[in-house]
Amino acid sequence: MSKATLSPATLVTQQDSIYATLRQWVTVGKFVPGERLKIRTIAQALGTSTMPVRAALLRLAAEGALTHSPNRGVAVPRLSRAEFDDVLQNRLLLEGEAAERGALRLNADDHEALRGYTNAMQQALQSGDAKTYLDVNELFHLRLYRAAGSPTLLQLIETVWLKVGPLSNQLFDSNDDAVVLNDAHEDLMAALGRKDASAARRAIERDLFVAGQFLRQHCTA
Amino acid sequence: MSKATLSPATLVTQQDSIYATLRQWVTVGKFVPGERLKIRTIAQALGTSTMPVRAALLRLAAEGALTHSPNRGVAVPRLSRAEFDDVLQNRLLLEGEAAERGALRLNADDHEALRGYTNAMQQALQSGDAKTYLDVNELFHLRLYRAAGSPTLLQLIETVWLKVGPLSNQLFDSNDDAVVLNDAHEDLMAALGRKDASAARRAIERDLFVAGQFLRQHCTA
DNA sequence: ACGATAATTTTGTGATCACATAATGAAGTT
DNA sequence: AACTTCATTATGTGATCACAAAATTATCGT
Repeated sequence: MSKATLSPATLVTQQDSIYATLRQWVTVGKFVPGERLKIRTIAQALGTSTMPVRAALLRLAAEGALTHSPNRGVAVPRLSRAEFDDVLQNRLLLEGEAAERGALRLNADDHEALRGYTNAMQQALQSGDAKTYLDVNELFHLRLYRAAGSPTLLQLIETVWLKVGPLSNQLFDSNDDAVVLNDAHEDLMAALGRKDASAARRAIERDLFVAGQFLRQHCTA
Repeated sequence: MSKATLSPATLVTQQDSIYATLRQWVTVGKFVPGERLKIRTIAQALGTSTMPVRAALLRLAAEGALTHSPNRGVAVPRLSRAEFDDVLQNRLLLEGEAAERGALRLNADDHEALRGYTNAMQQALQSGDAKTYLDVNELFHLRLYRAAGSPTLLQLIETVWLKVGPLSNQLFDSNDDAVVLNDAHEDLMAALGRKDASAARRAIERDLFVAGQFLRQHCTA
């Protein structure tokens, strides 16, 4: 879980760098739900052998980002509305907890970084730059949750993130009703400023919930 | 995550059955913490090629049951006391939630099964059969948590279980102070009987906490 | 005799091939 | 024309080999 997201350094082994690439491709929505990822095709596209691609795909599947069927390879899972609600419910549980713990442990550097992220998100929203908004949004949440000081909790959150990753990046494809999203962030920043842990939890829960209402429409089944 | 624990049916592909075997070996404590699992050795022990063993090991590592270092293979992680406490804290969060949700959704069959499990555990404790006690204990918790009706939550719980699996099976190695463990189960059964969700949560939390005090001693670092 | 350094062995990783199974398309029947 | 059946292709899986890096052992110098 850690290697790809943490280290910007050179990934020594091929299967690691391919894993990072594929993970990016999956979360960014390069593949449509239901599409199966063929080993030879990807290997050819990356100019490598099939071996490291096999390892990377198996790893993604083991982490829950892809589904693996015997003798049928791996594919991008298509979330039903029920499955999405289930994931969302657990995101509320995990990320709410992380926000509550993180609110109490934020230091000055963290506050500064979070403030910078919110400004960048505001700016990205006004210029309609969806991709950077989503990227910075992820950085924002990651910074807050990391401050909670629980590596296990962080791993669990990343696990559920992978499940809704492909959907999240469809948020800005259709319409631009995303301006309301940032309201919860303002509340959250205010709560963090006065170290109000339970208010931070509620703000995160509201943020995830309202964003979920938009994402929910994009579920396939 | 699901395949190995759910289907007792024949595992079609070799890497799946080898995965199931290795997972069993790891959780049962066949390997000591820090020991590295060599591909060729395991392949020879199982009478197969290295290929499916590689896949199985990578999967275990991706799920967090083993640690993977580039060019150094996979090894059984050695939990420090701080890491163990972190995992335990998140087990309290996840399993407490699962118990609370499960308490409200248990049907008659579930109640009967849980009662049967508790009897089997009592019996196993008196006869000093540690292995069956642990096995039935896992079945008990699994049945309760599955009743919560959240596949995602169940997957997250199994993720954290894998981290403490090797330790749990050392519980009965040293001393026989394990008789106290079943007290919380009695409270839990009573709470489930009257559909008291919050009491069920507290009982589970107490169960995990007291068991954690014993497990904690076996941490390496 | 101890520590650093170099040679050797071990082991993970990547590449290629062979095979089994599933997906695809064609042909034949009702 | 729609459905079944069969042949063909495509694709995942398992096996083997070649290479690179690490762990281990041996050797040398002090």
